[in-house]
Amino acid sequence: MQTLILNTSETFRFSSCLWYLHQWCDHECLHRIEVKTLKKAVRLNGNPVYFEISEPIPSQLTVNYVASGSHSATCDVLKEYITALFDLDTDLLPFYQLGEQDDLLEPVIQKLYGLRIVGIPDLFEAVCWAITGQQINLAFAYTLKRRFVETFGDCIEQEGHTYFIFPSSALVAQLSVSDLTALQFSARKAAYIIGIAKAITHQELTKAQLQTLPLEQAKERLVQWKGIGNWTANYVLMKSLQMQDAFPIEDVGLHNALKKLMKLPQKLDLPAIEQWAKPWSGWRAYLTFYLWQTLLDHE
DNA sequence: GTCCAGGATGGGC
DNA sequence: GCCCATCATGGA
Repeated sequence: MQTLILNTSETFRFSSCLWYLHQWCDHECLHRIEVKTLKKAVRLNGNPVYFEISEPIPSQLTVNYVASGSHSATCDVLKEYITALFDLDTDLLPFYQLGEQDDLLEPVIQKLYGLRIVGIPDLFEAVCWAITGQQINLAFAYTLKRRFVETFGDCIEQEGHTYFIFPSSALVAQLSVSDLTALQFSARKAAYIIGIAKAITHQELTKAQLQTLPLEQAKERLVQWKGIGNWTANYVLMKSLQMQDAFPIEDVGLHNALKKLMKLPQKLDLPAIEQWAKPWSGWRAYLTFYLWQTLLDHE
């Protein structure tokens, strides 16, 4: 077991991120939380890596990991992965300053202080998850994801627990639609996912390329692929590329959160939401992410 | 039984 | 360009 330390900024709270991860922990098949420690396995540069993240000393994220390969590069790639996972490079101060000027959001932000957009650093995983979740309720989406991961993913054993690794695009590119409809994906989603798997495997769609583009161009690039509409593109840019202004405005969860927060009899329409979110320009991904959390507490 | 879920697409007009 | 049926299942 090797160790990696990541120093975190004043506007980061590991406890808030753990709280977020805990919300869907029962449904999640790609990590486990145990005594304030996040445990997970991923594939980095083709090598399976198991890691545990905790915070024994305030503002020092401690990552213990086991890598199967003997690559010294693992440390750097893992550091990159964790940085994206908790969006560590972003300073939330400007976002919080905007929050102080909004009576509706101010208490929400106070409650969630230090929460980062918990990301899905792997582009293929992020797109698959977004497509899987289209139109269906989240509980069912998690069921589909679990079947997909347990059927086509690799796994590693650690201390008596099995940790699954999200299936590689190369493997999924070889599947047929019926392989996925057998797991109760719709035929359409199955075709979308296999199409994206081929695009990523053939490097026609890469994270590195998207990272060089500004938000609007990255979005245009993404929606060229079947199955990726405006919502999915924004969701992916938000969760996988840490683009702080990505705004999945069509999201029904966002609509419900606003309706609830504003105590409205019915949902706002898209132009109204667009207008309302204008002051948050630059931070609309965080705005969305924080609003989603207001749907989870049953108060 | 009905309606809605963290949407996208292709057809008809 | 807008409107609408379709998808595939589960939970309220």
